[in-house]
Amino acid sequence: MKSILFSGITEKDLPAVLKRLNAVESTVEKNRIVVHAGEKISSVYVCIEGAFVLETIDANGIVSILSEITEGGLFGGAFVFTESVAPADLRATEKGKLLVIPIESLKNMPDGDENKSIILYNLVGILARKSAYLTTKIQHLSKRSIRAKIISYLAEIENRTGKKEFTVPFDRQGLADYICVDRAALSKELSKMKKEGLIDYKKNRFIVKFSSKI
Amino acid sequence: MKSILFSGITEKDLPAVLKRLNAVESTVEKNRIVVHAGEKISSVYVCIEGAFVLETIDANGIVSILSEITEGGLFGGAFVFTESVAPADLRATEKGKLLVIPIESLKNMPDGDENKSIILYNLVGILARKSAYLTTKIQHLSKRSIRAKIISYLAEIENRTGKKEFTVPFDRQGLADYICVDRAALSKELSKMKKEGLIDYKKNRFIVKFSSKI
DNA sequence: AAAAGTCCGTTGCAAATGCAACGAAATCGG
DNA sequence: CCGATTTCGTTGCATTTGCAACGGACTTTT
Repeated sequence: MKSILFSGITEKDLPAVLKRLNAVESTVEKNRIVVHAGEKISSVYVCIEGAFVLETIDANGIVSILSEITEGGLFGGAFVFTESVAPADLRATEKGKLLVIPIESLKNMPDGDENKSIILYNLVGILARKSAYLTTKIQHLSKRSIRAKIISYLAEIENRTGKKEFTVPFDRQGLADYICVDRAALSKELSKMKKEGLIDYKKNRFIVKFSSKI
Repeated sequence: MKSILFSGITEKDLPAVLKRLNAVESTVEKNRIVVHAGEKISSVYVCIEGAFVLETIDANGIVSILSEITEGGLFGGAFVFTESVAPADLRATEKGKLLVIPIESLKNMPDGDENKSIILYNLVGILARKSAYLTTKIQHLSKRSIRAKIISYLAEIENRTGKKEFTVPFDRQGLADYICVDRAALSKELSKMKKEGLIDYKKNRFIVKFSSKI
């Protein structure tokens, strides 16, 4: 349990805090949809193990991935501060574990409790970074061609990690859903870019060869 | 000055608070770029009058509008909690006024000050709503065709306002930049949709005729 | 009122994209 | 180890989109 949500809380305190929060650990099978789009959110979900995506499926069956949530990540943070419904399904892409924390319990912690302040403070940081994350994603989607979307996506990873070789957290279909294009068209463009020497890849491991100062 | 950033602060206190924050009012001409993409953000900007957009311009001159900021809205809230650089230009789309608040001053308010708590609390709410706003925008951009993007955009406005007739805050080029498509293609699709009786419009005033429960 | 500038719809065309389908490769389950 | 399933690249084709250009309507300026 090293989610940034709890950073600053001592290891000694953590169990008691979790208990006070009525936090429940829950194991989820692959492809299980934990929260359905449109549902009212009454808990915060922290990913302890495995990987999740937030995704929508439209009337034609087109899937769009809003964001990935990996170990330590969480879903529902914004709903602590504004009531609303889930904008997308929360789905486990592999078997994993979630920590489920009722928002009410969070709010009901005594205001004097130092650990409440810590958690809320952490939550705000998470929100601010999420805002940056979404902004970045919009910049990928704003590109007019598949190639430009791919470059935007890969360049962002390179700039963030400082590495020209990395593994993306999606399989091909997932990547297509993430940058919101057709999988076949994505594959086509990727191999064209490989032929041109712009990138190299095998499965979900990529090597960026273009220059990509953002 | 009725920005939600200050909601909860009495009208009597406000001038003193603003002074303590070293807030400066600034008049900006149309098309003036207040903050350039890539700049380090050291202030929060509150729109007092006029209208602004956050937009990026890529190497090919393609403009993408990230979000609009109207009266009472603000830019830079996230940077109070995480250091970072501007993801886009902040440009005045018409003559307007901004309140510029140095982030340092905000942080330096004494922790005991009730008004500091109020402002930070408001800021968190703003962040949470911004996250929802960006999520909605991503859902528009995730659509694969121009028509689907248009419908997603108009339907969201209808659902939010509860009205089938409304004015959108963009001219045609602005709307195209907002949903990230070519202006000519947008015009083409809009008139096709008008012919089919799905929508009606004149300038930036639209009437939605399709059923649009989201 | 004329002139200059902006906004917007339309058109033709080349290029990009989505879609459906297929088969090879990789992975999984027993 | 083998069969079943999933993943992925490829292809052909219909459709959509972007792009460049033009002219009319409307606004603003002089």
